[in-house]
Amino acid sequence: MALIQNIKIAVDAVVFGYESKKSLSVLLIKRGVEPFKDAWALPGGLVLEEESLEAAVKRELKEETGVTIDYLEQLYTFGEPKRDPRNRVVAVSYFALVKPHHFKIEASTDAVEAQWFTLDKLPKLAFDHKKILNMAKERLKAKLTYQPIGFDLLNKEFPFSDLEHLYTSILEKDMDRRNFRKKILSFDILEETDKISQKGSGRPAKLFKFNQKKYNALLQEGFHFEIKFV
Amino acid sequence: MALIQNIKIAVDAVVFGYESKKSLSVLLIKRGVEPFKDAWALPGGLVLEEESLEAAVKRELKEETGVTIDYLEQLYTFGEPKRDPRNRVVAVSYFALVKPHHFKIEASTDAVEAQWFTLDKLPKLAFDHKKILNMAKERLKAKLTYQPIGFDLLNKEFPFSDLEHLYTSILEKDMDRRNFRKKILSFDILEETDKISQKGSGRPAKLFKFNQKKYNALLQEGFHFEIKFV
DNA sequence: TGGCTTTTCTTTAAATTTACGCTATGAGAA
DNA sequence: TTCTCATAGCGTAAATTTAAAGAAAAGCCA
Repeated sequence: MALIQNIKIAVDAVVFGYESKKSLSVLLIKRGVEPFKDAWALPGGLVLEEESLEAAVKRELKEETGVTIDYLEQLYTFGEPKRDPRNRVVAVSYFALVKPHHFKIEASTDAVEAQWFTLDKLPKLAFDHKKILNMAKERLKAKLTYQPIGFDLLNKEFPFSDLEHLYTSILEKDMDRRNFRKKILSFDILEETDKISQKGSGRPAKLFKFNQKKYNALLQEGFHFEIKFV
Repeated sequence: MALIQNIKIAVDAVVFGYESKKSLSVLLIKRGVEPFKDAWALPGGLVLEEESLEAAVKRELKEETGVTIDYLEQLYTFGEPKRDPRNRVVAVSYFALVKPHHFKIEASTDAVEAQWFTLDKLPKLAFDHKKILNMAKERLKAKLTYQPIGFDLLNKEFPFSDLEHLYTSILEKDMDRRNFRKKILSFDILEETDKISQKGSGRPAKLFKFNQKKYNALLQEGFHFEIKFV
């Protein structure tokens, strides 16, 4: 089946960030070239000849936004012939999370404008990026319930209320705070620090941190992280 | 970032089939050309210029194996620079299931040899296809527990013991037969037919069928299919 | 000190899961 | 015919998990 194939391959990343007590945000860049010049789009670009897909995403993220990633996984590949109005481009999309202290956008080398948008105030997106973003959001929601992925959106040490707010705001459901706490603690994957949260009214909260090693060990024994939100 | 990109894009499919009381099988083809000439590989090939990725998989499956697919979803995209020893090829892999009555391999138009292999008697596979297959197997295992996907590996009407054997053999775990039945029936997504299984010794079994409409309706109401195998 | 807020520890009832005894049905053997 | 074997199918008690909520604890502030 010899044929001339002239399809380009690109990568795109949906990077989510979360700040304490705020809504979920996604990292976008303003396109400097046609098509969709000046429209907001997911960071990404064409894959280089000798570069793995994951390396390509990391490179593009660094070039375009300067943001450091805490979690990265492949999401889905979009390959409809007409998704790019010019050439045919197959886009391998990635799903990424950053912790709050990586939230800052550094000066990008390419002079591309990068910015965080909360999901409730999204601009129009270029190409089929809205679709990609929605898929990523679904992935995030699903993963929150069966993988301890929420910790990649929080600082190393966090009060329980942050974790709780993260879950309830992203899943748009709520659960009894006392039961949520009991459930998470029962997994025995959190470590209590001796630090105390400063801010806010009410009783100061202990800070916890996620114990990755313990989690890995438990996984070996067949442990299965799961939180049901009804 | 203008550059000359010369990466080809291909699709591959991991097609699983299951026959009553047997081990899980996967559909392979024998390669007729280099590289890996005469080695067994996943069916697939390069995507045509104007063709969607899914259309490409379907076309290749038809051309190479003649097998009719009952379930198809995207699996993962493999894009390491050296996965194909010649040119760089990014492969979008798909995960597919066929029901037993589609198990037959029809004469393929391309005169490619296609054959089913049970997973316990696999030949060496070309490229990184072993890795793809393993990922597909994990996907199948995972999906069995949270989506009613097993029915796509059974005939329209089946005895409960088939469903049970499907689960226990693929997940390599077992569950109390009576509780498994009770669990599945409690979902209320199966319909009892008035037919009776013929074969085998022991008490003849009622045949059931999966009610897709009912399942869809339940999904709307927030129902969540889940079977825990410990 | 008393009131306010949020954290943290407990208790209890309801629902679900797990373990397992026992009966039912048909085929073939005795 | 009656018995035995093999698998199908039903019911129930105990164990565990989940859901709901009472109440104490800790800091802040007036």
